[in-house]
Amino acid sequence: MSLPHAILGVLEARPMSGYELTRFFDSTARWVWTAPQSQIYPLLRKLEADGWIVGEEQVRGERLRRTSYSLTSAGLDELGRWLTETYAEPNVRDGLLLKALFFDLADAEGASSVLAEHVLELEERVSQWSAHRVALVARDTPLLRERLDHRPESEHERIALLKAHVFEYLIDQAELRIRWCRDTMTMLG
Amino acid sequence: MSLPHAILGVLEARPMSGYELTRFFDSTARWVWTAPQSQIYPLLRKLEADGWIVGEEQVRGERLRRTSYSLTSAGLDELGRWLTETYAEPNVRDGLLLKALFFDLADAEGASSVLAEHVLELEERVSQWSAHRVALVARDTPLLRERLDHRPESEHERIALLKAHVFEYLIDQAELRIRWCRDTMTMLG
DNA sequence: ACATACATGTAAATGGTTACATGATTTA
DNA sequence: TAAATCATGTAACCATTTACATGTATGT
Repeated sequence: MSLPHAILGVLEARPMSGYELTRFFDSTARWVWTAPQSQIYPLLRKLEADGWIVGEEQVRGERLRRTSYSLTSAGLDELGRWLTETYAEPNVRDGLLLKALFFDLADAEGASSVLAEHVLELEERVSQWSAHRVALVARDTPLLRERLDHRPESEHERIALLKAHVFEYLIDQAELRIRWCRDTMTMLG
Repeated sequence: MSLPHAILGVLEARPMSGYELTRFFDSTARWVWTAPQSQIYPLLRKLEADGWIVGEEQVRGERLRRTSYSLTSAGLDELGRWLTETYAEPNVRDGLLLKALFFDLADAEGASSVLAEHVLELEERVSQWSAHRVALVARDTPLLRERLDHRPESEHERIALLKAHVFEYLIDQAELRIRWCRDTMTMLG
């Protein structure tokens, strides 16, 4: 649903091939939006058909080609349109909360260890988000640098801080969840 | 993925027909997990085939039948197993954060109004969650009362508080998000 | 008599995940 | 020369959403 626009947003920084996008959505972008390769390649062809991106065939080596896609001005317009379009919050669908709702029917030990494992997973994420947030504030991520290269310097600080603020939310939200898990563990006794 | 177990958990309170479950997942349960009718009916037949629930045909009026499903002891076991099974946190996929990540490319007015509308939606949810939380603490929801009826009284308080605590999380998390939206609006200028 | 609620079903489409498949190029 | 990385593709499956379809019972 949002993947097409996620791709447009990434390509605004610089042109990329399907392979590069796949790696990006599996590494850095993974912390905000993920997509497997099988979703990316067909979508790139669709976005090109819509005129929002253009692919340029590049020759590497003897017979290895790769297609580098760049954002068109129609694509940038579409991105701007989508950004100000009303956001419809999806229905809540949180598997952990669903379990917690029935924890009184479970063995307390088992329920506690589900929460403990979850806390570890969240702490892992927090540390990666924190590192990325610091890098954004320092304007020290490869993609952000390429992005800022074609934007006026007067806007650089605002752009970096807006992006870093997104990661601040991810961190705060995970920390709230960690506290909640610990409280629940206490209640389970 | 979690819907089968959500249904088992609901049926632990009391037997219900597909129609009742549909209404429940569209009203009260909506605030934790939603499911449309088209998902529920086929799933009930599957859960019965698995032996986790049993349907009892009831005759209402002349030729109107309805099937009331109740949890079997195998179903209760399966619910217990699922509750203590490791929870795998799904990938982050938050459409609002994705927009926010690119808000520097959008008209500031438009971006702000997306956030303002979102705040209204969240406030709406908070008020419904709060009401439900209060009802749970007071042990004053129809389903909770039926649930407590077949549980020892010594456990009643713990059960009610555990459930209410889930709603506390939903509320706190939405309030954090509201604050973040407001901060972002300030940053947009 | 008409509208609303009760009751159950199917079909089509979308979005996402996992797995399979193929082959070239680079690096150890 | 073997393993890792580059590069692109398809197929099958699962969960979810939206829409269509049908008929009965009840309350106004």
